[in-house]
Amino acid sequence: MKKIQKIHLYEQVSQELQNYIQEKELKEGDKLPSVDRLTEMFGVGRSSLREALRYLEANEIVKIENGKGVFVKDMDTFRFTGKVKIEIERNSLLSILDVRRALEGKAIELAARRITSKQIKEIEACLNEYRRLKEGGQSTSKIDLAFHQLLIKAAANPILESVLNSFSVLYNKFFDKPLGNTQLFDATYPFHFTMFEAIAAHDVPKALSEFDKLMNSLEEIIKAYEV
Amino acid sequence: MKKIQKIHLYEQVSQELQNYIQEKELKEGDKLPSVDRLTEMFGVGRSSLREALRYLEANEIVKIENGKGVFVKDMDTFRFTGKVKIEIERNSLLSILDVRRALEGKAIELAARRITSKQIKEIEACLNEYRRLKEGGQSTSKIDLAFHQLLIKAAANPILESVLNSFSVLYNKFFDKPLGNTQLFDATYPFHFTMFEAIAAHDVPKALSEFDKLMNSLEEIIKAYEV
DNA sequence: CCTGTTCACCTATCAGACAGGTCAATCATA
DNA sequence: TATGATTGACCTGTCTGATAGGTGAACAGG
Repeated sequence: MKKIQKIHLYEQVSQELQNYIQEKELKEGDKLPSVDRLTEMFGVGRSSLREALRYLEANEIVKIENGKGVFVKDMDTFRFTGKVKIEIERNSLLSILDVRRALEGKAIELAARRITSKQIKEIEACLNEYRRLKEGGQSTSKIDLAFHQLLIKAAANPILESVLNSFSVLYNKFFDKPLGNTQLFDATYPFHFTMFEAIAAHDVPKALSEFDKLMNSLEEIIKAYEV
Repeated sequence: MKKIQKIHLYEQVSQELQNYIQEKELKEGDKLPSVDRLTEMFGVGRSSLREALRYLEANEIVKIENGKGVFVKDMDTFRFTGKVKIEIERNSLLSILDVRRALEGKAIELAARRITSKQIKEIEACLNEYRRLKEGGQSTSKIDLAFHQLLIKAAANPILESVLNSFSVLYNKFFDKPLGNTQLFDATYPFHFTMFEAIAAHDVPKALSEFDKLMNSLEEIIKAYEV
């Protein structure tokens, strides 16, 4: 039994449009024919065509600009996507943590190697602010995020940065809920400073071992967390 | 001067729809009101609404089924996306390689810890096939991919697997072109076996050091590659 | 040279109409 | 009674004509 599946018009059209772009070798910013012409070319109605365009726009293949036309988006920009089904439970959290270990660990290794004195000063300022907020009993979630982002920047690897940034959304989303922010930040607080010192001193092994301690303390929290 | 930007109707509608889903706490598979009702609810025309739906469908938030209605997709499935602008040049390749080091290195560490005897046999079979193809002078790109995927599976971390899989698309896309497949596979060939042996023996440090050698040889190739 | 008008060309959005998919209740028949 | 066809309510799919409004170039007047 073969599964017969209807192919929606808008889907065919979006396929054809992509072929069109490929065949004509259109590059970023090139203009596609107007909607009216495209409906003639493909022999479909305006609505189907517009749905196809909207679909492609959502997938960042084209950009529709009012009054101007439809334009090709940068094809050299590579988009990676992935989906992860997650229930909030110990194993998922531990799995996420492992990925963070891998990614951010590498970032810290690179940062310890490549950090500039200017970046060191920036992070120092950030940590001072961190301390100030902490001692004032205020929320440290934003400043914590800023700290880690500065570190990632210091790693000077744009691809790692991109992967890590998109991953951190996942990370924050699933760590905020079960484990309170306070708990998280309290446990990791001291390691921020020791780790930074090692990075500033370009001491790669020390930085990594401090990062490991930080992660270990998170792991402890998760393991102690009862579902 | 503030940049005034028009918010398209379809965009507002798609926002509202997402709010609607959140507020009503709709879960996977739940049905949304029909298009006609939604047009009434939001006071917009059919086409705007359909474009909004198509947009959400492209973003995997809803699924439109002909004759049935519009359904919510799994909201617990987290989608991470990122984009990377890349020119094919040494630095980009090295940056990509660093990310692979981080991600696949972690996978190998976990695999060496958790691999089962069944998985060991599978990978053994894979490597035998690898050797056969290699000696027969045939293309080893597919079998190489299969090998790495089996290793990743053995790491038993679904999130790492997902991130790594989406990343490997990027990886392959940008490594195939400048550096010939043959060159790539020749250099890394021997390490596949030594690394596997270490993993099968649950020898984590050895596995990692073999992986490091493999990555180093890739790095050499890239560095020797003249733009 | 600068400025405002006009016009051709586009996209944005709506409303109405018809085609066709889906499902369940209903009804006819063996 | 059981089975299978029919019908009708409820959807989405698609087309079309109309109107509104954004954009930029050409053009005319100061």
